[in-house]
Amino acid sequence: MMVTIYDIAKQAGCSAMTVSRVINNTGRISDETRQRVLDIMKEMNYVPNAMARSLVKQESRILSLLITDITNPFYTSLARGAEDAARELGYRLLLANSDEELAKEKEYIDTVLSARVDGVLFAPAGDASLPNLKRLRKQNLPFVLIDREVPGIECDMVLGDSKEGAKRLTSHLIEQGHARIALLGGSRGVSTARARQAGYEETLQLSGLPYREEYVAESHYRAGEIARHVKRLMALPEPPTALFAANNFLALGAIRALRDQGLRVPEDVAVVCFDELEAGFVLDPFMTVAAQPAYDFGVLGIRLLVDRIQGKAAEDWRRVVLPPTVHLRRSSGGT
Amino acid sequence: MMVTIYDIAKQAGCSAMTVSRVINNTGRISDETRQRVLDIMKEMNYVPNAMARSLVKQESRILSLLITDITNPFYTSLARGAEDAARELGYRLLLANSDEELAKEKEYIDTVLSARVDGVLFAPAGDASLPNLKRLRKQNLPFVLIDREVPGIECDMVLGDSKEGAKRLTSHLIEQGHARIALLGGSRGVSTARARQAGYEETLQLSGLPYREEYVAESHYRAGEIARHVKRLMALPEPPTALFAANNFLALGAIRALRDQGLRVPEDVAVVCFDELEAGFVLDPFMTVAAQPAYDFGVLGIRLLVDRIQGKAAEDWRRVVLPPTVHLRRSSGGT
DNA sequence: TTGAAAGCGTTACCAT
DNA sequence: ATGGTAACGCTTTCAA
Repeated sequence: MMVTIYDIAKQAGCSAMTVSRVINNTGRISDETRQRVLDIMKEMNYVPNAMARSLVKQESRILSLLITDITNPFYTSLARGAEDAARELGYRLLLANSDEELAKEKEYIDTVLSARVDGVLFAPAGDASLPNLKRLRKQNLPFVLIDREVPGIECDMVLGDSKEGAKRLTSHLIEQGHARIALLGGSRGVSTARARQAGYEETLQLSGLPYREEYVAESHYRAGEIARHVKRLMALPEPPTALFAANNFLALGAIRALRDQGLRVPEDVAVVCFDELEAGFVLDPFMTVAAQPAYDFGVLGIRLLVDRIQGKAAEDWRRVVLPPTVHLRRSSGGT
Repeated sequence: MMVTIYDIAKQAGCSAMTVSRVINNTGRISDETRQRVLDIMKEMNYVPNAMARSLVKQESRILSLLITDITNPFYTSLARGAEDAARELGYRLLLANSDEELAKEKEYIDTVLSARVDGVLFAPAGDASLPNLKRLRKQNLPFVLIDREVPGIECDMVLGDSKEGAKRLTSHLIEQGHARIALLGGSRGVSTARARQAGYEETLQLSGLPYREEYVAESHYRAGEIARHVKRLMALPEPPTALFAANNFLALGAIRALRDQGLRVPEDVAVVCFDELEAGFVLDPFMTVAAQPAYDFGVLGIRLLVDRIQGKAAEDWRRVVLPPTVHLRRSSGGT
């Protein structure tokens, strides 16, 4: 169907091997022959078959990036970083989206395994991703974890400093005079959610504030859940005066829920969150956040991965931690 | 290196062909043999090699989606639709991002061609994408255009109704009493930008309003450009009282620029735009927009593509047009 | 119900 | 400097 090196060889009056050598710039070839082959390749619109090549070379020069939410700006920035880094290193990037669903994640593992990609940059849905990662490990496919770690698996990873960020956001609220601070946390099955909660608790303790069970909510991203949590919190006898949302998605839901209840931010409730919000917030840079260097997550993740694939990595697993930057804005009364 | 059907065959005491038949559920095989093979496959952690299979079957069951901006919510929604539709139809989706750059687009063409994907869902950077599309056509690789059309190429496509949306937004501004309406348009090298400008002009004309050259700006997405355009517009002897931005990105830039000049929206200038803004705007559903059904763009695009690949499509090229929905909100004084 | 051989398009290896 | 042959892992075709 498509033009092959044999077709080229026939036209050029040489062997397929010679054509292959021209394509790969390998071995010695007379300038005359090279030019003739090149001309004919162009003329016949030759396109190399990457699958055939990968089959014999036992490498695809393709990396794969799995993210959990393609609509989250944190992950799209990360994807851009990964893309740029992969390109620079001579790899293609296959992008996929698990939607935080374990089933899709598993399906994806099958895909990359049978596609014989050279490595995977992996943002796990949560601790429950362990079997999926073990599958990669068993098949000897190099991978790097990004954003979240998974207990039970040792590997290279690029993480944010969730605990530190949470501490700083919580401290900030305390400095603003808040003593009743609620946590709208993510699932405890996700490492970042746990770390953010830990930072919150520790800061309360260090400041001599009580830890109140009823001020802590755990969200599993189900419909209407955030609104229910917020409603419960604000209906407490002593409702919180400030809210720490563990990520941008939760913050959005929380603010919407507060608004629906006629509460103003920050006048009635101060709100801070982890992760930057969408670019559109330039219209109204409103939220106090702990922003993470998402693009760099992608770049460094790919670099670790490629080092590992090419055997340039140290034997020990590497753990890169990128600190967040806190931006004080109106939502916390910070500006 | 990895387990092959020959390894399985040896263990199972049968031929590779038998293993192949078990994997593909093809031909007749005794239940006993089948079970034995299945057991051994599991035991040995067999993973089929998709490249080897594609090489002989001459199809990859992979489709490719090219978008021009992975950070734009229009395209990420579209990508989700495409992903879901592809999955449903038994295809994998390879996602790529051209960043509106022709060079990346060209590079991408090479990739999909040599990867031997079965088809491409293509959001072109603009009219200048023509040679890239011709390349696909020459290689007989099925493709479907989404969002933008490209003069000079006939193919299946899924488009929005840019002209109609522009008319309705412009009419709305006129109904609000505006007579001096500026257009912040996209590049004239992009079909949607032209159609939106046409809708704008036509509506002015039908309403008996003059078309003023100085009220029209064309943006090529260069740094600082939007701010300069807005500054020029607002410095005119008779500055516009309303602004129609041809897409969400331009609208964001425009509003920021207006704010920097101390102008309020909508009190000093009304603003409307094409495309919905980020989800984060739930915090402040502020902008009057012509929203497009982005997810459906993806779904329908993939369906057209697969029909074409599988030979189920009519001979004639199909052109699906999805109408926008106008949401009246505060930015235009609409609510 | 099962198997042997050929071939998909390429590169590695050994010749010449 | 160039070519022949085998191999990558699989499916198709034909035969038993």
